[in-house]
Amino acid sequence: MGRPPCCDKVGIKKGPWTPEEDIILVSYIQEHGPGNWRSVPTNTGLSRCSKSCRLRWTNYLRPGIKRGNFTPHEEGMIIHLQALLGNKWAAIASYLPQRTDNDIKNYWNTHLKKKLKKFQQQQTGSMDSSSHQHLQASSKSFSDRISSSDNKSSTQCSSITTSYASSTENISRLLEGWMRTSPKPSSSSSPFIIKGGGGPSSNHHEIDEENNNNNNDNKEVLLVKSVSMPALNLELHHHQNHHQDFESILSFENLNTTTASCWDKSTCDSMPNNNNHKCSSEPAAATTFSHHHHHHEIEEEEEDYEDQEERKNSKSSRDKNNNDNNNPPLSFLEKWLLDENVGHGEEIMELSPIF
DNA sequence: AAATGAGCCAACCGCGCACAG
DNA sequence: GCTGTGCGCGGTTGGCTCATT
Repeated sequence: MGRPPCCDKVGIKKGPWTPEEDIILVSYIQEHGPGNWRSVPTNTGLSRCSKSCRLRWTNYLRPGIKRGNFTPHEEGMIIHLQALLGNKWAAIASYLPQRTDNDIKNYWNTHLKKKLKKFQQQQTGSMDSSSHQHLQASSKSFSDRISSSDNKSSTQCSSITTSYASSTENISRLLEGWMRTSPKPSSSSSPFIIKGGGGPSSNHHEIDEENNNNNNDNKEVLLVKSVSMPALNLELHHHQNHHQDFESILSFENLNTTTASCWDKSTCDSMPNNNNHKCSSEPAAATTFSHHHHHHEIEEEEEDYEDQEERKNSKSSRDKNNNDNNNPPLSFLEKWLLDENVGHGEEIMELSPIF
């Protein structure tokens, strides 16, 4: 009652996001924190529906998102968790803090489902493939193989240290790509002034690809000046500065108290080990969780999904469990995580080598 | 070089739940 | 208690890229 409709569907822009839109959104969230998505399009002037803004933020722009190849550990976890939880991508994503549910879902649908199927076909001839237990067994076996192959490859790949692909980098890459590929700055209506840059490109693949291969110093100066967003007034001089500047944009220190509290709520809710008790306003906290806590949550999730009724009460039980310091008994998944992925939690949070 | 198909992924759609009024 | 809205989630799709013919 009294609330305006979510989006009027009139004049709502669809399709890929442009770097301008990304920057507007990021700068807005930097100022106000995520959440209250309803007001985001209005306050930013973005011709996007609130849902689209939220999705863009959670799936692409929010800090802590790792993009690119999935590590064998991640694969193994996804396979296990999928077998355990089913297509509960959000739940699965909660164990892979740097991955979004959308990413995991896509990866499952495009890679793992096929791999698993193939593996199952190889493994079983007569067994009933529809059996859930068999599926679990196959998944376990399959991820075992992945894990062991990772053990081999991890040493091999250990030198290939993957950088922490935060959204900061995503955006700076975006901008960089934009600068390099775009023909001209857009019209004066654009809140940005781009020197030596080009037009917007929404092709993130291309940008990422380009920038991954691009170590040349970009001498061009990107002056991003926000008209509607006074907080965003950046002068990006070159590659490295992009990162620094965006780090600064996105840094939690830059969030005011209100923002930080919003962040805590919204980000922590959407963040993996989302645990209000553990959530801190520091980014490091978002990417650090204790083994104990991790185990706790896994156990908890298992319980939740074994008992269908628990779903509705999962939130309250989560809170309850989070306050409970008793160690739960090791579950199947938990054991796997402990036994086969020693330091798994840390590894997830750290920068896993891309295989 | 052009055509075609497959793979991939960002984004959209629709549903359900929680909550405010 | 009812209704409408915000938000989160899972399924699906549009469109781009790349490989193959």
